Amino acid sequence: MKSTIHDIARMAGVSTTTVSKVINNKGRISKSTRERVNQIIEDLNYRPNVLASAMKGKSSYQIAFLIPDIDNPIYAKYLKHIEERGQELGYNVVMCSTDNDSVKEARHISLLKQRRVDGFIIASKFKNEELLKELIEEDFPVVLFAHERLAHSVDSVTADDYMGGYMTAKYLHSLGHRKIGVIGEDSVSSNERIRGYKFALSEAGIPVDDRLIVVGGAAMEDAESGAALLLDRKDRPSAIFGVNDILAIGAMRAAKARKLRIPEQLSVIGFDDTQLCLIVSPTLSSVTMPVRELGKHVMDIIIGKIENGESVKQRIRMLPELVVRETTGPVQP
Amino acid sequence: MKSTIHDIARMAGVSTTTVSKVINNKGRISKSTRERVNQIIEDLNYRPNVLASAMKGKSSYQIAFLIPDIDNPIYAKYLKHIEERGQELGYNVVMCSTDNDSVKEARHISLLKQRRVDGFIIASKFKNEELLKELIEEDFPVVLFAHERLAHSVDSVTADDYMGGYMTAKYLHSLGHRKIGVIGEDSVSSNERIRGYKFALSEAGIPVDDRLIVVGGAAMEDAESGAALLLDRKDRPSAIFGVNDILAIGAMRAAKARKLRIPEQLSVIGFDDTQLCLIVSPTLSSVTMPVRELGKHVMDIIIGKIENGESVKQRIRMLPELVVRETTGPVQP
DNA sequence: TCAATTAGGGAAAACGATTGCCCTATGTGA
DNA sequence: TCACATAGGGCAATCGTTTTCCCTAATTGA
Repeated sequence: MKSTIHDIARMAGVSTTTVSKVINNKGRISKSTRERVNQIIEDLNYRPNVLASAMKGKSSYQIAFLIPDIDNPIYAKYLKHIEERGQELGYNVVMCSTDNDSVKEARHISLLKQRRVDGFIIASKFKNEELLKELIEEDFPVVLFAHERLAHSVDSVTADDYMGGYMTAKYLHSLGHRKIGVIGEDSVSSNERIRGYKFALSEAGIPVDDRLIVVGGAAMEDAESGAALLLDRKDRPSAIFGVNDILAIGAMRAAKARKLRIPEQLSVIGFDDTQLCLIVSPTLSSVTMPVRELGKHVMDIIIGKIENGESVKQRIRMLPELVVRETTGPVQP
Repeated sequence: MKSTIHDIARMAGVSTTTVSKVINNKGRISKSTRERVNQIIEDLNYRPNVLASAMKGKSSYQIAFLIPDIDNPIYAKYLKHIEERGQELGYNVVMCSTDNDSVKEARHISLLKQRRVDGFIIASKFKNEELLKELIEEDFPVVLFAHERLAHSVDSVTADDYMGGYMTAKYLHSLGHRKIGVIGEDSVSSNERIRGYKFALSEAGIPVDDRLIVVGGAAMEDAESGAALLLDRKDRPSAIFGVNDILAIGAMRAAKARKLRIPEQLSVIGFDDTQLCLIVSPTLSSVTMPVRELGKHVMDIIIGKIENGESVKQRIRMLPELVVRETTGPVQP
């Protein structure tokens, strides 16, 4: 049977008040009492009941992490690092899939609030703007992860998607590519990456051709059919930028189905640098984000809000880096 | 501000007892009172505070899912389906990585118990036998997922690994392969799969050659070096069975590095049927498990134990199925 | 008509911790 | 020696539910 604060108090011959004070380092307790109590706590391996203390308004040491879909391994990677940092700081992470469904988002958030989670980390593709606004207004600890909402005053931790898109396009341009297709999806990150891509092109004096940009679903198959459109055109692009690895791999499949050699006839580059990059062949060039650091930051920020009520908002944007592998090469005449 | 049971009681002109009875369908309440209370509950969108009711011994509607390492996408897949079923039944899933570290396992379990999670789902590769025994002895709801412990009287839900290994080897044998290498890892599932493989061989009258079986780490690189050992031998195997997809893909890489054509010169088959199979090329043959059903079962069992105290132990083993793709073919003379 | 049921509902004690306030020694300075 | 400060610690209320009794009025049966 789990022991309670009463057991400790009884054994130490003090009141529960005293035990509580020892545990929380509050009030005035003599050294000898403190040591005696601590000794007993240790002997009995006592830990305060989190439910009870959460009820008294203390934190529940639980943070919810909302993700749209764990099928994309980048979310598993996020989860891994966020959970890791949580563990270090004594917090548990409750993962919830929202399936890109704004009704589910609402249901989850309501349930989780009722469960007194201390805060929310919301990953990209969150749909329910209204809900987000509510959370922010009632000053509930929320941090966006891997996306930003410029219209809201809310903390966020992301890789610089715009910069990533810019770097990617610039890199492909430096290899001589002039017609660069894009496979995107419907998300803020995707849009940012594409915006960066456009800027790089116009900076290089290349007019942006919207017909080269295909925005569709998030599945590999969507990308495959999207890329097919691009590749079947007479003036097909010499390179394709997938706004994430899965989409890029979809494009690779479309290319392979057409017997196009990668990278000789078509360069392909992804984004996120998931383990998938090393698994496809040729290995996929991509853009890597410092996921571990991002995870650490987001946890530190949200815990700062929870424990110290820090209210200064911040947007952390870490720079991504290009990882050149085998799918990208100079354009062939 | 969240409303409490007192608010409801006040507004309905009844006591909190009555409200509680309405909510939990207990005691005798007149129809009119019941309806009035329910109406107010609905109007205020009231939900009982889970912490408070969990403190009174009711369930916390939280189940912990312990996994060794989310880097293998099969765990993400498990998580996805378990969480999905949990959602349907009103339970949240707390995911915890144990990193294959038995100290972490112990720390997590202690923390989670203190948090009053209702039960544990423990995924394969759990190390701390002692801890497991304790949990079982104190009758804490535990179900093993994707592995069994024959020595303990504990529920489990798994795919039939033995059968999977058997089917795999038999299939390769039917393609004419006689020297079939294995890349395994240190886990119960792996051992079972290998046992099935051995049985298939001996059934076919082929002596088991232990030098063909390499057991190493769980990373792709481990498999790559393991496979290298097999492939650099004069009498190299004509097929390699990776006990999971990652290991199989490691073997593919080793083969590619040696310019061996797959499947002409070497057949490769994996296990788990993760999305990786479709991403490598040639696409990887594998063994698929009904993950969705497994996830549903494990949740239903553990919730049955939690809510109804069901104590009959069961071991559910669902049959896996072969998925033939491009990496396996008849042996070439 | 009267005792025994029953229907409907309430009071109050938990669950395990936290905390504002209070109390009693002892120490301190003048 | 006396008034007062301080150190050390306890009482009891509280968080939001659940649950065990208990009570009252109405109904029932004979």
